[in-house]
Amino acid sequence: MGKNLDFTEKLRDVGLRPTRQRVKICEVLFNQEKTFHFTISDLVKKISEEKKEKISLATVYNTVHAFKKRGYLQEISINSDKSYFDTNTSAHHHFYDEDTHKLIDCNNEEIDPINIKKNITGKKINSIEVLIRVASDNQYQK
Amino acid sequence: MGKNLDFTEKLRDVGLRPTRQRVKICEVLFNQEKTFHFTISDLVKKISEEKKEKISLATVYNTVHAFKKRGYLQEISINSDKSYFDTNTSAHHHFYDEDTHKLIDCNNEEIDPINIKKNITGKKINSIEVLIRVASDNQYQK
DNA sequence: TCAATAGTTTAGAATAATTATAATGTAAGG
DNA sequence: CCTTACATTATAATTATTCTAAACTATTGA
Repeated sequence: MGKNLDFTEKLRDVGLRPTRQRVKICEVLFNQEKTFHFTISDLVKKISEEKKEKISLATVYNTVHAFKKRGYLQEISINSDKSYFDTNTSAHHHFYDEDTHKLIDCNNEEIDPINIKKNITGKKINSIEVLIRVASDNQYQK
Repeated sequence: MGKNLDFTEKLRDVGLRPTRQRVKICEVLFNQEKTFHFTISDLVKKISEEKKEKISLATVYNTVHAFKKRGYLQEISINSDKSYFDTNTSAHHHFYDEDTHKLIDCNNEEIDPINIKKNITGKKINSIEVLIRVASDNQYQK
């Protein structure tokens, strides 16, 4: 999904009815200057702030999963209590700040290519995710 | 924690009272031919099968977290509904089979070294985890 | 334009993993 | 042994997520 687009048409193009809720979620997710990371609760808060509207939790979950399924969102693995999503769907990796619980992109030019020599017979690789956990290096803090 | 050891002494050495439950959990986790991956419910089942005993869920959680904190278990990030743990605490990575929901080790010699050029000021790297998601490459299956 | 219908939204219930609680039990040290 | 600090336990609480079934709405074709 590109920036500043007619989400009504875009949604129809990918087989989703352009409901009021989905259009608003698109605006919040894809009409931004930069890509960003969010949890479902972040998104609910953003919708309420930017759109002064409450969309039911179930719809937010449904819509986020529909967008993920179609490749417009990426889910990021952080064994945590909640799921993180990324509006940047290009191949890249992440730093996870264990102090602030925030994600930071690690673009491909910032990491050497990942080359896996092993392969699992009968299986194809769906994705390769690198997660770099960081924390304050101040020994007196924590 | 090594194999075939006196877990009573080992536990005491790391500041944990060698209770009956902890010793049994050690035996199930560390008295094995090979390292392995497990979820909490896998472990509960294993204890009941191998030890014919029921240890309360809370104790299993507490003990697993105590061992993780002390570096005898590693937690693996798979954005999933449950947490996976690994008795192999050396630096290595994982394949995750999305069909069977099982983990497969990817040892360091099976992957080129991960070299991160970017660094986050004021933060030190705690860990680098690579997760390779695989699934059947049979287009007719799924 | 409008009615039929297939897909959506919703509140609230259900589920499931994990953590908290508070009472009971037990290892360690004198 | 007795005390006490630490552990275990059953159960309740919490939290993220999914399910359900009723109400709603976009689409389509008459």
